[in-house]
Amino acid sequence: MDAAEALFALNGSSGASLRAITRRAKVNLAAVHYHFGSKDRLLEAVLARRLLPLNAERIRRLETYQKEAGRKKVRLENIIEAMVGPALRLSRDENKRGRIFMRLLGRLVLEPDARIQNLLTGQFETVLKKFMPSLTVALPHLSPEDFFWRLHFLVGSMAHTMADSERIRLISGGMCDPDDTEGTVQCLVTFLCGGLRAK
Amino acid sequence: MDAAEALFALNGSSGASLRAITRRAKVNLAAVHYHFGSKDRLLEAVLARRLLPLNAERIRRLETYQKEAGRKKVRLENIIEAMVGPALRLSRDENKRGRIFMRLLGRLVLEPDARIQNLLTGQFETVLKKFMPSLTVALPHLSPEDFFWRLHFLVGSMAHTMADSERIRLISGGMCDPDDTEGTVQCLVTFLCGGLRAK
DNA sequence: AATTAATTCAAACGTTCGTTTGAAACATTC
DNA sequence: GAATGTTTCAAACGAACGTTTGAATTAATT
Repeated sequence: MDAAEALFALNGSSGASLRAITRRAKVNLAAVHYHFGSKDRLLEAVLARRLLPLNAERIRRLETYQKEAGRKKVRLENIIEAMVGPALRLSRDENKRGRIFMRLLGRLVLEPDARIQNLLTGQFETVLKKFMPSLTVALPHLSPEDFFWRLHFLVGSMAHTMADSERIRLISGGMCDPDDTEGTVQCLVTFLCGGLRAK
Repeated sequence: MDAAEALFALNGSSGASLRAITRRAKVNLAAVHYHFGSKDRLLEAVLARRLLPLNAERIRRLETYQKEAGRKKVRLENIIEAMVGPALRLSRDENKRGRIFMRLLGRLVLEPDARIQNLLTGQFETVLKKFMPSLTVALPHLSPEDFFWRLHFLVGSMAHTMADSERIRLISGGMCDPDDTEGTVQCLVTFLCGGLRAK
């Protein structure tokens, strides 16, 4: 699964061949079909392995902030941190695994395959449902329409930051360091809260 | 090229076969190699066809705003509109061509192929060079590091909004209409300016 | 009208693809 | 330790891939 994750991320789901994956994993070609059934199901397994814990962590973190706040409204900064923090930390974990996974995720968002789309949308909606109440309270000035649009923009910034960690280094002329995870989280949360609060 | 654009966008550069492309275009399989030389060069041609005019339009628009402002600083809203407006309008043009192209662009951002990366980064840097002076004047409170990070987040929101126009409809339960181009531009510019100005 | 150049076409090239197969190797159970 | 169940392996399957070829067709030039 590590090999599959890496090659799917690098070359896309159609660009990565089972032969390349099994060669990298040092296992037999037929092993994929024995353990997973098909190439598609291997991809699904790779996704589920990281996506389920990630979203659980997001929700756990939000609930912590909600408990802290008691009856008062949760600070927008905290809500957003619960949303993007775990994902960004995963995308920058010590062994490059998380980074690779996020790149894969970024690719799959635009994949037309219905199975994948349902998996991704379903996962996101689960998270969103938990975040909605706190978010609407924190952003009372937004119409429902604007609310969803800004959420959409948020997802874009977040996904782009997680999926592509080296471009920023290039564009900034080495000034920005994507490996400074907490700095990046801070910077992203500030930007997103500013955008969400804008009138 | 229309057929290639559509199938590259839908299935990725490795997922779209020349056989499928030529079948859709109702031309012979060998025509691609006769006119373009290879599959890669076809992709490059598809990109250049829309990217060059798009970036020219961005710069033209910025220069208009700069002339309007005279010696005064250009409003941030105008700078951002010049950056994202032309792209978003292309991504929502009457015939679905632009939408398709943007989806392709979204896919290629994460493609590892060096030729493609250089093409995209080069194009973006050309645009950025023109925008930098006005942007730094409009955002004097940002350190160079923060400046580039926020630019990075901006690109993410923009790319996501252009590449994936139907997800927002789904997530918002039909409340948001991605076909309302000018409304979307307005909404995106407000969000981005809020994020860029945040302290 | 004859000649030359440009384009289209069907067929084939050698690779690589996802998947299947059946025997070999290993692990577990009685 | 024989029997059973599980996992690995090399080999092959047909299909689809990007690319090449050379003849047929069309267009342009003389």
